[in-house]
Amino acid sequence: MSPRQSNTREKIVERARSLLQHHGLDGFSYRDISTHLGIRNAAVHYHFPSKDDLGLALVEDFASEIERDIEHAQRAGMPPKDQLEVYFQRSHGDASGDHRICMFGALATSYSRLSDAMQRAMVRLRSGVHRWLADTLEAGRRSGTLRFVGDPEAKAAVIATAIQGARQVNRMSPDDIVAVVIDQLREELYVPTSKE
Amino acid sequence: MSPRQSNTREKIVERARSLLQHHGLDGFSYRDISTHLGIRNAAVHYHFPSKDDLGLALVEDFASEIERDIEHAQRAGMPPKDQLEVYFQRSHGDASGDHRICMFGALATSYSRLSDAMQRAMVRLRSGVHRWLADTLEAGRRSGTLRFVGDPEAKAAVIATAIQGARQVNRMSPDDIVAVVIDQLREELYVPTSKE
DNA sequence: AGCTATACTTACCTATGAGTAAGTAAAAGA
DNA sequence: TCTTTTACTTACTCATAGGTAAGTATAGCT
Repeated sequence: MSPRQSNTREKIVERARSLLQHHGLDGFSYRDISTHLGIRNAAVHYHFPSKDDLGLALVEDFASEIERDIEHAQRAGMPPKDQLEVYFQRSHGDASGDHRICMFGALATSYSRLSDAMQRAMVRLRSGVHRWLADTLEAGRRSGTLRFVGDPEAKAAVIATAIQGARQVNRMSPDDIVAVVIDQLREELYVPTSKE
Repeated sequence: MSPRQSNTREKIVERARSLLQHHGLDGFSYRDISTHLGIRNAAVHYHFPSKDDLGLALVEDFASEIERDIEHAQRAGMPPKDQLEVYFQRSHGDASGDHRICMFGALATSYSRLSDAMQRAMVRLRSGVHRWLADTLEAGRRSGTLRFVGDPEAKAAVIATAIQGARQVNRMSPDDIVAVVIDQLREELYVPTSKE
C-alpha cells in the first residue's frame, strides 16, 4: 500500500536469518521468504538481487549486532565474568528457545562456495568474537574472577567452538546439550566466591 | 567392464561422504557423484534410489566405522588416555588434512528435514559416541590418568562439541583451530607424569 | 501539474535437481 | 544352452531454484 513506510527489507532479513539458522543457506529459497511475507518472489530480488547479496547482508547484519553488543559491554565497564554471562545466556537463549544454530555452524558447509566478500565477512566476524573472548578471559584471570590453564586464545577457542557445536547437536538430543555445556564451562571457569 | 567386480557402490559412498563432509547434504547432487566416477546419473539412483537412501547409507556407514573402532579399542583393553588420543588424532587428521567437517556438523542444518530413519540413526550415533566418551573420561579419572571437575557426561559434551565446532570453523581461520582446541583439551585433561 | 524514484507485481526464462522407465550387455545359475 | 539377475545406460519427466524484463501504483520533489 504505502511503499515508503513498509519495512519489507527488514522483514526479509529477519525471515531469511531465521531460515538460515534453521536450514542453512542451501536449505531455503526466495520462495520460503516471499510466501511467508505475503509478497512476490521478485520483491525479494528487488531488495537483494542475488542470493549472495542476501547472504552478505545477513552476515553483516549479524556482525554489526554482535559488534555493537561487545562495544556496549566494554564501554559500560562490565566485569569480565558478567560479559561472559551475557555471551552464555544469549547463546543458550537462541539455541534452546528457537532451536537456532550458530551462524558459523549454519554457514560452515556452504563456506567454500561463498563469495569472497562473504568469506571475508565471516573470517572478520569470527576473529573479532575470538579476540573479545580471549581478552575477556585474560582480564578475568588477572583480576581473579576466572580461572583456567594455558593460553587465553586457546581457551577462547575451546569455549567458542564448544558452544557452537552444542548449538548444532542440540536438536539431535533429548536433553539440552547447550545448557549442559555452558554449565560445565561455568564450573570450570568461575572462581568460587570466598565462602563456599 | 565386468559388473560383478566393480565396486561402484563403495565408490559412490566414498565420494558422497566426502561431498557431504565438505558441502553438506544440500550442497551436492547426484551429478557431482556420477561425473566424478565417470558413470551416469541413473547408475547412482540404481544403488541409492532416493537421496534419503544415500544419506542413510552414509550415516550408517560412518556409524559402523565408529562403533567398530570403539569396540576394538575397548576389547584391546586400551587405557582411557590412549583411547582419547585415538579420538583426538582421528579428528585432527580428518579436519586438517582433508578439511572435512564432522558428520554431525555437516548434517545439522538439514536435520529437521531428514527422514525419521536418518534422524534416529544420527541420535543413536551421537548418544553412542557420547556414552563412550563419558565412560572413558570417568575410567581415566578413577585410574588417575585424567583429571577434570564435574560430571563425566558434561565434560564429554564439552569435548565432543568443541571438536565438532572446531572442525567447522577451521576453514574460516588462518590457523589450525582444531589443533589449538585439542591441545588445550589435552593440557586441561592430562595429569602430568610423576616427574615434571 | 508533471516528473522521477521507490517499491513493488506479473510474466517470464533457463538451469539444475531428484527421480523414473525402458533398454542392454555381461555374468551366474539351472 | 537358455534364463535370470546384476549393473548399468539412454532418454526422458517434473518440480523448483535463482534470476530477469517490463509494467504499475504511490510518494516525494520541482
